Amino acid sequence: MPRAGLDPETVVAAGAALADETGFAHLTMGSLAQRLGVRTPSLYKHVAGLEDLNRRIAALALSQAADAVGAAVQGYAGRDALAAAARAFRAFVVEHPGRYAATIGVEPSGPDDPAAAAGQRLLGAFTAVLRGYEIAESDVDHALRLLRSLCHGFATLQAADGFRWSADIDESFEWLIAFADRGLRAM
Amino acid sequence: MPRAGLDPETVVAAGAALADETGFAHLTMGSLAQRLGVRTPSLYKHVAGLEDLNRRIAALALSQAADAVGAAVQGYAGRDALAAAARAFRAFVVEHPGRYAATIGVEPSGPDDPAAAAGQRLLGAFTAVLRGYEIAESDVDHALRLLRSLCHGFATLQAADGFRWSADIDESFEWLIAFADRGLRAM
DNA sequence: CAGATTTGGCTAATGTAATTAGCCTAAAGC
DNA sequence: GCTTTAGGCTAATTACATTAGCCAAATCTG
Repeated sequence: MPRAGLDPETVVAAGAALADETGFAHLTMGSLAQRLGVRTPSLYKHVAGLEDLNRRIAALALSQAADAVGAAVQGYAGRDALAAAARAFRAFVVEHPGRYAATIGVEPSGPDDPAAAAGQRLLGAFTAVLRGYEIAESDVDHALRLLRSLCHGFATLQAADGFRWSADIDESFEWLIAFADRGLRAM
Repeated sequence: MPRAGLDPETVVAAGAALADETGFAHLTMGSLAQRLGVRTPSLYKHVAGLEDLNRRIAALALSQAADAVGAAVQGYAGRDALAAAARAFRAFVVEHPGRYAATIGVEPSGPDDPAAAAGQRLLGAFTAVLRGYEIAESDVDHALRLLRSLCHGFATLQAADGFRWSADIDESFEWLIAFADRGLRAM
């Protein structure tokens, strides 16, 4: 039997891709093994189990989201940075709904959890956006939570098809960006 | 063997309670049957299966959330109404994390889906809040989506323990309410 | 290069949970 | 009381996750 040449990175990447295609809820060890041309138990040589796989996919997603937001923000400040960050984040979630879903509900296992570190990086990208606004030191945490809630809420509701009524979604999102910008400016 | 006297409402209510206590992910047909003092297959006389149970729990949660928000808003307008609605919504999610989690990811099966109707009622409660602000007709949908994203995002992030860093969460939430009020007022 | 070791596949077996089939009796209606 | 229906039950099937233990391919070492 020839080796398939798998390693944890390959397995996690394939799992993330499969989750994006078929939905996070439908990601099983069996379906992932099949996609990789391997029998189910073989996956356990690379990940500790389904929960470990989920955690790793979440870490990958957060890391990629942080990269996307960080890159989008480069060279911008103030409203432009905010808009770029928000759009990049939403685009990421819309393009990778499965892996983003994996990030909901993961609680970091320990202080050295890669998912937690990736989450911090994502947070850092948003913190950079806030530097373009005149926000009191004591308000930065609140503003960060606000931005995160806003982006997360909109993205997940859209991903879950939670917006079913009239008006155009893209327009709503631009409206949301304008709203946040106005609010942050008027501190 | 004496009858247990179950009906769909009892089963769904017990399921919602169990989800709140042990987490939505741990809700199984088996654990629910045990709590009701009945064997697993008996539940199928009242609900069509796990997916149907989830959908019904989601409908219950949305309906209760709509009641809570609607009641909280009574007699208030403007900022007071906004604060009351937001606090009531968050309180509901914090007190009933399991059943609220059931609402994430349910897609309405048809036009007569009770979950969709309950969702509309919840939306209506927030729409009432917006009437206290001077918002152009064309912006109401956008503002509604904003409020929903904000509340949903904050509540789910908190429920998932997504806020792990410094500053006080209640304070952040009040800050968020003030932010939204300011933004809506300045239309 | 031969032999030893580690690595990454595999089959087989176990445990848990959802679901279906089919039985059997308590409750409700006549 | 007799019939019907509704709501329990046991038993069986299926789908997954997971573990145990085998075996060959890579890799390392002398």
